[in-house]
Amino acid sequence: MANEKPNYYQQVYDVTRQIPYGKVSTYGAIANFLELGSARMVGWALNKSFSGGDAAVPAHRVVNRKGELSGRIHFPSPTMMQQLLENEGVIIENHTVQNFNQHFWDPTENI
DNA sequence: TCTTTGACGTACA
DNA sequence: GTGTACGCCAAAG
Repeated sequence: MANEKPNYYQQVYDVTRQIPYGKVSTYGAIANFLELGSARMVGWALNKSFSGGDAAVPAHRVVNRKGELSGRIHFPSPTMMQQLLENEGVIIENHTVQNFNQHFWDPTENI
């Protein structure tokens, strides 16, 4: 049988994939947009995306409410997330996104 | 089957 | 302004 995956996982992947280059989003914003009710679900879904690898999900563009790269520890290399963001023009300092408000991308604005 | 943890966020003291 | 506690829902042990 085909893998019956929860829809919300796919939705999280889709929303995360829609994040434009040089932009970042937050777990709370995505959770609120998908009405998951919990930002943790977004993190769980993204965590699975690494193993699942169903789609190239730019999880490095998703940060917490504080703009901190809380998920960097789940990456192959903790510095990889920062390197990717800096490569996109996002300033990272102390594992935190500078000018976060400027780089913040809201899914509701895209939809 | 039950318990604990988990890429967060908000509320209250 | 800072620190602690709780809530959300799901998955792995």
